[in-house]
Amino acid sequence: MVQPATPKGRGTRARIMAAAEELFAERGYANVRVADLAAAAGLTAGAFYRYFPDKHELTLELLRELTVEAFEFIRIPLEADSLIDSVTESTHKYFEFYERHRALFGVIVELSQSDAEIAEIWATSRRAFYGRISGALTRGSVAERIRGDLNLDLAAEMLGSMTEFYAFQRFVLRDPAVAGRPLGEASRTLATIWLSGIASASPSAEPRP
Amino acid sequence: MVQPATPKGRGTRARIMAAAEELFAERGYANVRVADLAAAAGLTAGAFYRYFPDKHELTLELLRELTVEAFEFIRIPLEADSLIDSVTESTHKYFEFYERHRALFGVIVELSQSDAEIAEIWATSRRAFYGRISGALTRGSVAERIRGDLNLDLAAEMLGSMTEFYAFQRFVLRDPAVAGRPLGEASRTLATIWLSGIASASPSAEPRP
Amino acid sequence: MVQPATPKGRGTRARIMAAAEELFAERGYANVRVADLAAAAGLTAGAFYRYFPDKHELTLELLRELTVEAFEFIRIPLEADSLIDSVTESTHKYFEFYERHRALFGVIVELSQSDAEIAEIWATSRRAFYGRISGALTRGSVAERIRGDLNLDLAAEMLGSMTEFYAFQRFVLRDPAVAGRPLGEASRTLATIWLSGIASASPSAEPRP
Amino acid sequence: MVQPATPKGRGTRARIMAAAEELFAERGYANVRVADLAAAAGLTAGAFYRYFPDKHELTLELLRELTVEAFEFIRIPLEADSLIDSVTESTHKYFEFYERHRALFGVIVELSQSDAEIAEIWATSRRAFYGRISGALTRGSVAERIRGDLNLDLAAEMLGSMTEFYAFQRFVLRDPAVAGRPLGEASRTLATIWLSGIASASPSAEPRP
DNA sequence: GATGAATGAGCATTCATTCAT
DNA sequence: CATGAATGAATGCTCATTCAT
Repeated sequence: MVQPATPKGRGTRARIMAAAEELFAERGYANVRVADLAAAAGLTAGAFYRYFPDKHELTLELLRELTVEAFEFIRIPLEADSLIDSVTESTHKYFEFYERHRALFGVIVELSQSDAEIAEIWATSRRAFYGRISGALTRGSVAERIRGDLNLDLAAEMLGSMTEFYAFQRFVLRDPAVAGRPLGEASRTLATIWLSGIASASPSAEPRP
Repeated sequence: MVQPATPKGRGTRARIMAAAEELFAERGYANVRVADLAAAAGLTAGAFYRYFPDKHELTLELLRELTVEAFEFIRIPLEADSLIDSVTESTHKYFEFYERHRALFGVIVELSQSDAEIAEIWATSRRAFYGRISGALTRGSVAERIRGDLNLDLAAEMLGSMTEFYAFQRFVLRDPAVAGRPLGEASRTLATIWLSGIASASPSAEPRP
Repeated sequence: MVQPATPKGRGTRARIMAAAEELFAERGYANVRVADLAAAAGLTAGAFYRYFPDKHELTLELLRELTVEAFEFIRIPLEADSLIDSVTESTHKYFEFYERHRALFGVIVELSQSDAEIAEIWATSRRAFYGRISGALTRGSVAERIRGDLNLDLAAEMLGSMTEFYAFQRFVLRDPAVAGRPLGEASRTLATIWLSGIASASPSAEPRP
Repeated sequence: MVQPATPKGRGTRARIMAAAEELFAERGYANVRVADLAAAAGLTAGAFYRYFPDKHELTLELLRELTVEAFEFIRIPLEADSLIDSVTESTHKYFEFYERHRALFGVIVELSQSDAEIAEIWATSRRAFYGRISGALTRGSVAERIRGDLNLDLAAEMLGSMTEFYAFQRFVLRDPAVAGRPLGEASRTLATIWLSGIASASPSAEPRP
């Protein structure tokens, strides 16, 4: 079940993964059969097992790829001198990333309650995101502009929650009431609220007009 | 499939519903069989069908009850003169409500991607929550203390998102990194960040110390 | 499971039997549940078993009554001196009898292939009918008017078959192509064809050896 | 659920159909489970569904084949110049056909009361048979030899009824009292009675000795 | 006599997975 | 590498039947 030897085999494997992402997005994980995945990749069900030991392992494989990309994301620092722009842009990029992989985020949400392994992957990734944010808040010049009565870890969790759920609603649930707005406005509003919310009262913490 | 005629029957029906909430919380919707539900209520599988046509209908019944309670919740107004306390308390109560029914919120999240009916129930309820918040923001004395550069509907969606996902993480996923904190702190921090985040820059909008 | 003691009980039992005949006619035996029978008699399923040990026994009970009536029928002799009228009338009466109990004839047909007991009841009754006919043919003045090249038992079976299947088509299957005709025409045509068919070519020629 | 791709698959499908015909003949439709059919074809129950969506559809498939054969049958004309031989032979062939497919005729009879689709198939086929007969009676030289007081459609229905029920009794119910006779005698007697029965009184209408 | 509750066996159907070709 | 066939375990659901009240 290692990487296929021939280029053709590698192509087939990639097609299965692409088909999975597509079908999961359309119908959710539980409503996709191995036979559907295989058919969407131009195969019969039996052939699927030449590439993945089972549906669950294929899913983990997809999530592993997703995680790699997510962690690259996390490595991008938040710029202290123009925090509002930096957070806005970072949020915006995250939204785009989320949208691109909405199928997988959907799968994560669908399965985390019953699949400990997936729950763990998600938890790890969330913690990394939160850590990145709270890290930025405690470093250098930023720290002094933040109100003293807040638990920064908690504040980071709140930002993360707001971001993640807004994205879920918009890209996975595709709630039209939410999805109708320009995405840029959402990113900026989110960043604005949160940054203003954690800033100390002095005018210097105000976001730029 | 109507209401049971005898007290015994009503008790059995209630036991099935209670068992469902318990088992859904433990294992998630997909991993609970009709036979499990029946057994947890002290019955054989066949008897289940005297009370509900199938697992899905039982779930809708539970969600209907949940919705009723949620809408009572929404009717409680946010007090304009002590917004921070009012939002804190309201958030806190919502967290308690969410925890009490964490199984059902988990089911909603698990199924919304594949079950249009449940997705609709959730969307309706979310919209009502958001409307309640944005309604409070546009009324009377509150309105003038809010920064002018925000879309209030969007701001309301952000508060709702933050609240809902924080609760989901804490009560459904039971992420220990999040669940360890005093709940009161979470409620207050959430309310504080958001209210400060939407307030206009004048000192009068600042939360009380 | 004997006859109920009270008049009320006897009434209930009769109602169940009437309901069975009605429901069997509507939907066929296999599509009628014990609960349906009970409900149609104004009872719950449990109460059914106070009157009959099971659905099969109820059916046999109905068929026993039918058989009694059928045998009374068979006892009526065919009049030799006006055979055509006699056969016509007898056929007509049989058609009326069949229509009145079309539900039970339907049940007999539906179950005879898989229920040996019912098959036996039917076979016995058919034999009696055929015997009555062939008996009439071999008696006295009739015999000499019948062609000599026929097996009379076989001729009797043919008459019986024609009668029974025509009735089945018309009253059980309710084939509109068949049911549209005046019943009297059918009775007379059937009798005419058959009697002419078995008659010797001229009154004097070819008496039976 | 299309035609199987390999010879092995086609063989399996054919084996299921053969097994069905055999088991239906033995026990009747209602007493045959999908698992029985599969087992009789050397399969597990699950494999059945690769070939047919359910037992009912398999049955319709069998009946479709039967209908095709029946309609070939109907196309054979009845020869006017030796009507008695022609009808005898035709009847005889029909009996052989009926015997060969006695299982399916049994299923038709068992299900027609509760299955409208099957009832319709049967009705159509009966009408075709009757039409063939009455058609022969109204054509050319035959017409003038038939008594004027008969409704020919009705006469055709009578012949059909006699034929069908005699066959049913003999080949499906396997009534020993009926089945003991030489089949040739039955065919000839049936044809003789009916043809003599519908003939006008002139000697020319008499069947040949 | 009747009810409503509960049982338990029976059966259909789905689907991940294996395997010979 | 891929197919088509087959397995077998799960699981949902129905319904005749029993029983306490």
